[in-house]
Parts: sequence; C-alpha cells; structure tokens
Amino acid sequence: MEHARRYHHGNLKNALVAAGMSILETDGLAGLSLRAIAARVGVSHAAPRNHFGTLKGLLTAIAAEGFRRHAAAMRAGLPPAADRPARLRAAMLGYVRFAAENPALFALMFSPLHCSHDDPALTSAAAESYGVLREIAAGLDWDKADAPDGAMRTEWMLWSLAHGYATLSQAQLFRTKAQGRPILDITDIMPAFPYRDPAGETRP
Amino acid sequence: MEHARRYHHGNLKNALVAAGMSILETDGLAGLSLRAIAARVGVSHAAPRNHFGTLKGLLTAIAAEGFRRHAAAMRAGLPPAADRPARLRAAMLGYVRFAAENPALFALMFSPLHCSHDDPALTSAAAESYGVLREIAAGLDWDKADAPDGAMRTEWMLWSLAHGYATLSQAQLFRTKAQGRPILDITDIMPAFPYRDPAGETRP
DNA sequence: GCGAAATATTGACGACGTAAATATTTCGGT
DNA sequence: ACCGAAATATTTACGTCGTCAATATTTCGC
Repeated sequence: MEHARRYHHGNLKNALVAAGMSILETDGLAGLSLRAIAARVGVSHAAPRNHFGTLKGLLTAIAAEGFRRHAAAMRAGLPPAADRPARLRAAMLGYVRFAAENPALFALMFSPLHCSHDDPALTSAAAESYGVLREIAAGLDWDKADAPDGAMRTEWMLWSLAHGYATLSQAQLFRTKAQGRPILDITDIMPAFPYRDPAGETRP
Repeated sequence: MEHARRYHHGNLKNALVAAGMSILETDGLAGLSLRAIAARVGVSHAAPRNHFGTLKGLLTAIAAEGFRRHAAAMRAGLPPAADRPARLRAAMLGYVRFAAENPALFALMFSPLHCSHDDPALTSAAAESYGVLREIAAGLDWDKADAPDGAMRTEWMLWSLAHGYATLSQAQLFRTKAQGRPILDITDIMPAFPYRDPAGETRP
C-alpha cells in the first residue's frame, strides 16, 4: 500500500482537504487555488474535479472540516459541568482563540464567496459548532431570558458577541492591539451572567 | 464639458468607484473585476492603474466610500439627543440595516483579502463609522463600565454585538430567517442599558 | 505655443478555473 | 482468471483575469 507515484492516489479526497489546510496556514486564503492544492498533493490540477466538482466544492469541504475543529476547540479545556459561568467563559475564549490562531481558515468558513453555505455537510458541521454555545448557554439568566424566544435570544447574543469580537479583533481597521496583544479580552466585554438552575431559582 | 468619447475622462477616479458600487449591487463581490469596472465606465482595462495602482487599490477606495455611507446611514434617523437609549437602538439598527441592504459592499469593507486595511484613507473612513457608536455609547452604564478601560469595553461590546449579528444573520449557515424576515432583531439581543449622566448619577 | 507631465490605449504575459477527450486502474460478475 | 463497466487521473485547450511595458493622446505650466 505504498502511497508514492501511483496513478490512483487512494485517498485523494482527504489528502486534498489536508493540503488545503496546510496552504491556508502558510499562504492564507489567497493562496488557496485549485492548482496549488493539487500540486501539493502531487496530482494534476484536474484531479480534484472527480471528488469535488469545482473549486468551491473543495473549499466547502475544507470549511466543513474547519467547523469540526472549531467545535472541538471550544469543547477542549472546558471546566467541569458544575461551574457553569466558567464553562461559558471558556467556550467564548475557545471561539475567539480558534479564530485568532486560524485566521485564514476562520475567514474561509464564513465567506459565502468561497464556500457554499447551503451545502448540507457544511451546515451540519456549522450546527455542531453552534451547538456548543447553545448547550452551554442553556439556563443563562439575563435581561431578555424571560422574553419570547428567550433561549434563542441568549444564544444569538453570545454567538454575535463572540463572532463580532473575533472578526473585528483581526481587522487592522482599528487600533486593536498593543504590544502585539489584544487590548481587550472577550471576557472583558461579556456581561456578568447569573445562571438559573432547572428548578427556576436564580443564583449569582 | 461633454462626458462622451473623450480620450481623457476627466473624472475617472470617482466614476470608477461609482461603477464599482453599481456592480456590487447587481453582481455581488464576485463580479467586481478590474476589467468589468473599467468596461462599465467605458474605459480600457488598464486605465484604472493610473489612479489606483492595482485592483486592490480600487477596491480599497470603494470600501472607504462604503464606510462613509455606513456612518451616514447610522446617523440618519437618529432621534433627538435627549432620548439616549432610543439613540443607541437606532444606531444599532442602522448598523445592521446597512449591512442587510448592502451585503456585498459590507463584505468588501471587512475583507482584508480584497482591500488594504492599513490604507490611511480606509482606516480614517472606518474610524468615522466607529465614532458614531462611540459617541452614542458614551455614558452607557453596565457591568463593566466601572472597570479599567470601561468606555472601551462598552464600545467594543456594542461594536462586536452589531457586527456579529449583521454578519451571522447574512450567513445562511443557520436558520436565521422565517417568512423571509430575520427571526430576531438586533434590539432583541441587546441588554437593557441604563445611562449615566455627566454628573455621575444613574437613571433607568 | 511648446515641452513636460498626466492620462489613456494596446498588446502581451503568466496564472487561474473549467471542460472535453483520453488514459489508467479498480472491481463486480462470471 | 478474466472481461467489461465504472471510477479515477492526465493532458490539452479555452476564456478570463491582473499586471506590466510600450505607445498614444491630452492637459497644463511656462
């Protein structure tokens, strides 16, 4: 099962996604061309067509893998379920850290120009990522928790806050860093959320 | 001063930006090629080079104009200065509405792939836009207002919330609309902010 | 008016995504 | 064990793209 110099690669689909990830890290989104990805795998520039159709199809697959890693990064390092405020902070930090450490991949994931946001594989991977915040936010008590669609409001508030911060802190449009580090942390702009336990009581 | 069929256009710089805006509305970001923009103005594909250098330079100029319109859209329709909570809601709604009504332009403005985020003209236009929220958020009282960098925390919180919501509600990654309209409004995920007047007292 | 500077055109180049035609390998059925 | 169909990969070609150098035209200071 030598993987060198065979006419049929054997695992080209996964290899192309992996090569794309590698190029994203070194050359950024701009370097992610069909021909460059194929070349890195050592295959002709038309080979990806059989597995992904067009470039957009390949980029969509890369983005889907990105969402899986995003969800995994948020789950990694979560404190025990007992300390729910700490879990929320950790998840939000995980969201932002992933974006900071994988800027090109993060940009790809949310770029409808590069990947198809109606692809089932992509949306389900994204839902996995969204689900992490959703679980952790359950029972969060704040201004709008008792309003209609309270849970959805809470999820959207956190999701928007994390995503907006992650995006804007990458843009160099505003003075966002000092001494190479962000001036503010995501936890610096998170309101203090009390949690409501299943019985309905509120505790600080 | 006929503008037809002259070798020298006379106002090419502005005309190219305007043509780019027009193409953005009809064909989206993908249609924004140097040749397409030049063709719409009726000029050769190499003409923009004298005014903008590269395509990225032209896109940067378009993005800068986008930020100016963004700031203007936020200021338009602001209620009188007396009602500060209403002003905040209106500004946030303006932010989101602009993104919803100009999705391609909004994407361009925040895409470091397409425009140069370190261009002085672009950053100053962006600062104008950021300044609107900054002014309106002044004196806002919330969890972190008394912490170090309290004002900056407040601005970043609002900015992140608006930007995250605007971006995510455009992505079709999640079920974000019903009957063609967003399920939630930006005001549905804004915490209730009391304001603190200059004297330091807090009022609801 | 005249020459320099600004502005616009033409043509060429390499890189790109896509497609059609072709070549090679794999695999199920016998 | 073999044979044809299906899967997989290559080659070649085409049109579009951004950039650049060479050239043409216009504007403007003097």
